[in-house]
Amino acid sequence: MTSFYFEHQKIFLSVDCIIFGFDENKLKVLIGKRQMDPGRGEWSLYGGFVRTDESVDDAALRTLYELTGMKNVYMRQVGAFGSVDRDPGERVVSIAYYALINVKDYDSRLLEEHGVEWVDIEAIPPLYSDHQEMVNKARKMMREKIKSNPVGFRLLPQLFTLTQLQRLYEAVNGEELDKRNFRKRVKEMDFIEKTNLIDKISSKRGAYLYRFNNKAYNEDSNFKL
Amino acid sequence: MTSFYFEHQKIFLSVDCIIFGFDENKLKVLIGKRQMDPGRGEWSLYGGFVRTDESVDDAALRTLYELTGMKNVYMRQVGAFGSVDRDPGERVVSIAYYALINVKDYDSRLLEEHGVEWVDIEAIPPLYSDHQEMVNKARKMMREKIKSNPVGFRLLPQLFTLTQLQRLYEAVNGEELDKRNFRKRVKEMDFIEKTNLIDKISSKRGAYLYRFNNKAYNEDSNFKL
DNA sequence: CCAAAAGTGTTCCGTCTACACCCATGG
DNA sequence: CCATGGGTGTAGACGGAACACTTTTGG
Repeated sequence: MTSFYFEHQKIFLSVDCIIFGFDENKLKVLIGKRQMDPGRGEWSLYGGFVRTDESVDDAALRTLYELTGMKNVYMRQVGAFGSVDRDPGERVVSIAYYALINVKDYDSRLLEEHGVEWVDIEAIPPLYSDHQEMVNKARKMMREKIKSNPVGFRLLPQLFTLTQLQRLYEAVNGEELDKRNFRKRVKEMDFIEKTNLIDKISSKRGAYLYRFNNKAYNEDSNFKL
Repeated sequence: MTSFYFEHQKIFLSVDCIIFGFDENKLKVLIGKRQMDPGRGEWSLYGGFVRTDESVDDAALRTLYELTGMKNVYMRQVGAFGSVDRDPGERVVSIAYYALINVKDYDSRLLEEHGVEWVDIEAIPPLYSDHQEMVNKARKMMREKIKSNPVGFRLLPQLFTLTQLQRLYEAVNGEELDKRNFRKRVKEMDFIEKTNLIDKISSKRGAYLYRFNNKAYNEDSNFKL
């Protein structure tokens, strides 16, 4: 009965992670130089192979965990990349995922340990195989997502200023936004809460810190930025 | 050097097709009863396995061709479905694709031959494995796509009436649209061309037939419906 | 003659956009 | 005292939504 399958061929399946971060008012991606053949020394996304005893989603989470030590990270599938020759060594089909993390939560010692670094998404060096395509598609999906879902907060610290939030949206959209219009929109979303705390790092006058209240969001999920 | 790969496991990779059609003012999907184990007799999407010598996209096109005899069909990837137990027989990861075809172009003898039929998307019977999930995601993606890309015409004959076009959008969106507003929008798109021909089948008075002019669209790609 | 589908404009309302000045403070 | 970033409101433009009646003709 299961002989049905054995007319067919098995294929290596991998996952590749587009890990987005936000730092110095720039959208960044975590990439490293490949430490294995084929493609040794080329800039590349971080990836791994899918095991037979885990789902593809789990493989992506595990791979991210290996690299960052983080769990409960926002990850979404970008899609399958399946050209015959995309991997020069073997036939490997890869499922790309993007992840959103707060750069400050990521122990920077792990960066060196894994030989990866944050690179401005506008200045990515040539990447291995089809990884640039993956990044492009991931960015496009993320840009759409962030408009109507409060996922951008995952790229920021728990407490953030409105200017930080605006800079994030500017980096993602690749264009400047009007400060007053932006703040007007924020003000209409009650789940973006003003705290009494003031950030004095980035300005002399100081700026109020805000917080995303997830519980309040679940009650009134009207998000639009 | 390539020994790097052989620590890892290969997996069966398949493609599944969500084939959309439009008929009797309803959005339909092509499904059939599985003729093989596991899941024999259950309603299912049409699919096939990915070969090592073809890209995943090509596998989807080939599978669609096997079923319909059609080439140059609009197909887009929906995503990878990779739960461990999604296939009861073996570990199989499947990449779903949706396709848009004009029902009238499809030789209905082939329907019987392959044991598939058009089913109203609002009345799909329980489907094998995770196929309903695939349909849901495909429909969502298609609904977004059709708003800003002129792909809906692939579900219609070359010549169509504005009412047909409107019914298509109503079926996809699942809600009725205002006739005057709809026509106003159509009128602003010069690449939706009025012909001199009149359709007398669907009304006594007769309705002008329209045509999508792809060349004109390429010069002014402002589509919004 | 009537049922059934085709065709046609205007008004209103809400949303988005553009835009400029004062404030607080550290150095 | 001044450079730097923080913070605030309004008016006009634009786009989307609501809405009803006349036309044609096959049966």
